[in-house]
Amino acid sequence: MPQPLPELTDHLGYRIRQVSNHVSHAFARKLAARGVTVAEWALLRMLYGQPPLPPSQLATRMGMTRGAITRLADRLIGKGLLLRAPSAADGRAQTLGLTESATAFVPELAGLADRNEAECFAHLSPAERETLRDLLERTVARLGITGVAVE
Amino acid sequence: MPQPLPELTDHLGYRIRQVSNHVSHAFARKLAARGVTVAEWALLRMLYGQPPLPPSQLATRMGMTRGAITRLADRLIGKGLLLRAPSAADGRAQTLGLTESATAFVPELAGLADRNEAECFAHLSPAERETLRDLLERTVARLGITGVAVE
DNA sequence: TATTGTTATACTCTATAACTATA
DNA sequence: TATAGTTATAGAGTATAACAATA
Repeated sequence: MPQPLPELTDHLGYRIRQVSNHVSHAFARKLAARGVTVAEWALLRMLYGQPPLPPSQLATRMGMTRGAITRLADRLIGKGLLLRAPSAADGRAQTLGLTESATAFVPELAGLADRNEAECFAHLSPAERETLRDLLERTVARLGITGVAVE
Repeated sequence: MPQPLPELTDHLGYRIRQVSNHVSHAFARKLAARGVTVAEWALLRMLYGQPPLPPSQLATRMGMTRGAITRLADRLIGKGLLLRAPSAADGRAQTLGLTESATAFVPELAGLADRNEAECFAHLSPAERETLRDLLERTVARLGITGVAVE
């Protein structure tokens, strides 16, 4: 007969994934109603209030490959939310910047993020939310996590 | 000029996703060295020490569609880790069960899960890990989260 | 020669829906 | 007619690598 094993639910990694998936999917559904994916939101948010950035920098900051940024940018350009322009300084480089309509759109999407956050963590007290934040941020720092975590 | 917005990092949902993605990817890399994906691991673990189950039940327990279970099962059968057999009771139904080699393999994979857990959360004290577990499990319960969270 | 951006390919997951066989 | 399982299609993400243009 097989040896007994620890349950999946014994692992913090499993519990974190359960919560993360639920929160992300709830947010993805809200964004989808506005025709946007989570990755698209992350890129739009990153460019909000910023000068246009080259794909290579966006790839680094978001923890994605340049190829993935190109495809993401293509979709957002198709939606009229992003502009691609050649760099003046470097003939190889391009820059990606928000359109006017995207600049007006991002705060609306930010409101969806706030609402999702409130809905998902309303059952925790302010002190508990701060405890959770502290534990997570220390983990982010200790594991050297960078990037926007889009999946 | 654009209005200021809350930072992405202000949201617990964002921090949880950062940690979850890191932990899951670290685990996925360990599993990949054994030729297995996280979804495949979850299905193997679910069937370990259990009688064979029909795809419909696995879909419900894992929070996946039946179509996804079929494709997952096809891959695992191809790897010699799963057996598909017609149900004796219902002519429409199939059952999926582990092969002998899978039964020997799952504890090895469980060891990878334990090691990943230890590596990712070693910086937290036992009391802190229990606090984190408690906050996460209350969130799972409150949000009505079910399923294995494979993505 | 190295870097930037784009493109191509393959893979894993998602979701919806069509389809076959059986209850 | 409803259910079980399979299959097909399209979408969104991953990764690697090839490629053209420029530094």
